[in-house]
Amino acid sequence: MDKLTSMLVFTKVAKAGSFASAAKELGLSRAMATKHVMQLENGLGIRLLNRTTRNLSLTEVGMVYLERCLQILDEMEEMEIAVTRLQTEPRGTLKVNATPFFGAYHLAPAIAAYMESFPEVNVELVLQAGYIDLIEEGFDLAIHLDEMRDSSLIARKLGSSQRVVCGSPRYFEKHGIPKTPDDLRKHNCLTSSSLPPRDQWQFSIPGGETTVVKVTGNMEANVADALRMAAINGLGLVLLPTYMVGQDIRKGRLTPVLTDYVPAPLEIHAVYPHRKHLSAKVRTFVDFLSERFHPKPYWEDWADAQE
Amino acid sequence: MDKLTSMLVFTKVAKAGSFASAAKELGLSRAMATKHVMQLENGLGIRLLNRTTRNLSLTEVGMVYLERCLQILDEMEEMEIAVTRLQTEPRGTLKVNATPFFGAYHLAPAIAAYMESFPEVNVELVLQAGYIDLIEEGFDLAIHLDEMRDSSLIARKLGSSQRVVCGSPRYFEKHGIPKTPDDLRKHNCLTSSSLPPRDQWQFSIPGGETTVVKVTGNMEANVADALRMAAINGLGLVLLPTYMVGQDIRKGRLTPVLTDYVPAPLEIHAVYPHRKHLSAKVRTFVDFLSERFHPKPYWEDWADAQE
DNA sequence: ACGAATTGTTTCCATAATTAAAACTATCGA
DNA sequence: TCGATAGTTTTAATTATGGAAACAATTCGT
Repeated sequence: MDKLTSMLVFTKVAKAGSFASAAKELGLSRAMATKHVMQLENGLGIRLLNRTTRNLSLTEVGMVYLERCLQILDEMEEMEIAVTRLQTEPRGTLKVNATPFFGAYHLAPAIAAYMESFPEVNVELVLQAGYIDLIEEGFDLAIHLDEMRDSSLIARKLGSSQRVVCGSPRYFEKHGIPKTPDDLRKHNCLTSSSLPPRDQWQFSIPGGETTVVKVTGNMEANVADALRMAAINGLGLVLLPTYMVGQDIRKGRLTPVLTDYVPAPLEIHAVYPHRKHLSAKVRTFVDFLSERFHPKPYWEDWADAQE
Repeated sequence: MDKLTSMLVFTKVAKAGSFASAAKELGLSRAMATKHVMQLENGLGIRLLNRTTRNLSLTEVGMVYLERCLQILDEMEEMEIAVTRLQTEPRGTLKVNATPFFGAYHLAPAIAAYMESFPEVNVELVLQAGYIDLIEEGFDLAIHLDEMRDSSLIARKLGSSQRVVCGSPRYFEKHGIPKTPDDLRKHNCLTSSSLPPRDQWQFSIPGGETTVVKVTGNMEANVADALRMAAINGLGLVLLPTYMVGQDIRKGRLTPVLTDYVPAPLEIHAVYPHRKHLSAKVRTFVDFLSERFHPKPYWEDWADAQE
């Protein structure tokens, strides 16, 4: 028997001055009202109410108990309201993890926009490339690029980013433009030691066939942003996702090539610890990001600049 | 499922950082620890703990909830301790009802003595002869003389008081001393309109037979104390309990007669609203009175004065 | 004054909830 | 890779719950 319910019944009986009316008010039988109060009394080993069939009065202990009961029940209600509001209205602190590049160039602006709509949410953005235990570190959310690391977590696809081969206009002036994936073998291809494709670049041609080209080059880096900078400065070709090079392409710092050969796109996922009872701050933020990156993210809008 | 128990389980899990150790600490199975926390979460519709098989951390809501839980559980414990102490240690206010005479001359001195042993008890003494609804008026205790009024109440015999026929020495000088109950017919017998025997005075003789004498007199009063005063002043004979006339007999103001013929004694009862969970203040007070009035109450100690 | 109605309690019983053990799944350490 | 450990789910037996009916005591209306 739930003690808090019993306490509620007791307070109602005390206030109503009758078991019957309290029972009716609470929608239960007189029998249960009796049993609830009796349960409290037996638990304490103390009589709370003096009662005959017709009269009812609080004992001295009952008065003390009643007062404290009311206070505790009030606090329970207040607590549950406070906690529920924290859940149903977007507020509190949203702790987000992402890679440094995506976080700085895409998440930060998105967060700024999001917070205009939800000013009661604070954001703590932790940009770090390696593995992070979301649960242990207390993250609400992580943005994962391509790889799905933790199977116990829930992932929701936010969008995708094509990968493109590109180089600076100056590089192409010097070394020419590759027309087929095979041509890449004769070029200086800068590779990333952290991102998956590394030196095995894979393309699908419109028909559906897949080619893999083993590329070589004179620079390798664990941070893709460094390759991008090298490419912009004319060192060689890179295979990078559009979220990294979209802006460079639009500005003309890099030019995409082999646009008829499509590498597998990079998927962008929001990852969070649980699905049940998702908090409003997480839900609204993920919805917001999904809308912002779906279906065609802004970082692939360079067509106008090219035409 | 008791919500307070669930709250306790939740706080233990949060503190221990593990369901298993919290369960062991509380002496229940891991399964139940899970269910208790789940019950809270489902009730709120909010996740309180992020957990994998290996890691456990509070959600933001969980932190708020934990803090409030601890506070509420503390208050519950404090309340129960306070209330239990009020019950097990004699303290608080003892509201007592009795007749004016018995209250003033016997209860008041007894209360004074009682309170030396139990200084934390306050006493509210209401002296009133008529019927009082103990429960409605919030009395802890009443002292009833002879008649048992309310069958729903609990009575405990505290002692008894013999009834004696007596008059002032001056009266007996004038009118002589009755030797048998029958002699009373020739005496001026003062009768009480409230006390049961009224004008039908009943006696048992040592052998066991019972006589009833219908007496007459020139004064009747609803307050027995008035008869006593009249008798002391030589008006006539009274049949009164020893608790009223004991002192007068000892001091020689009244002389008992017909001492071989014994009227039915008056029984003195403590009457209280319930038997279950009797509070310490009531229990100790009734015990105290019982000891004071049992087996032979001090008001019948006039033998020494007579010899 | 007397029957009808109301109240608190008790009994009874079908239904629902609680509990721990065992099975299951996931993770971590050796 | 295997074994150990932790959280969850399932299962099955016990226990608790809550209402209907019966009861005892009391009050109210006529």
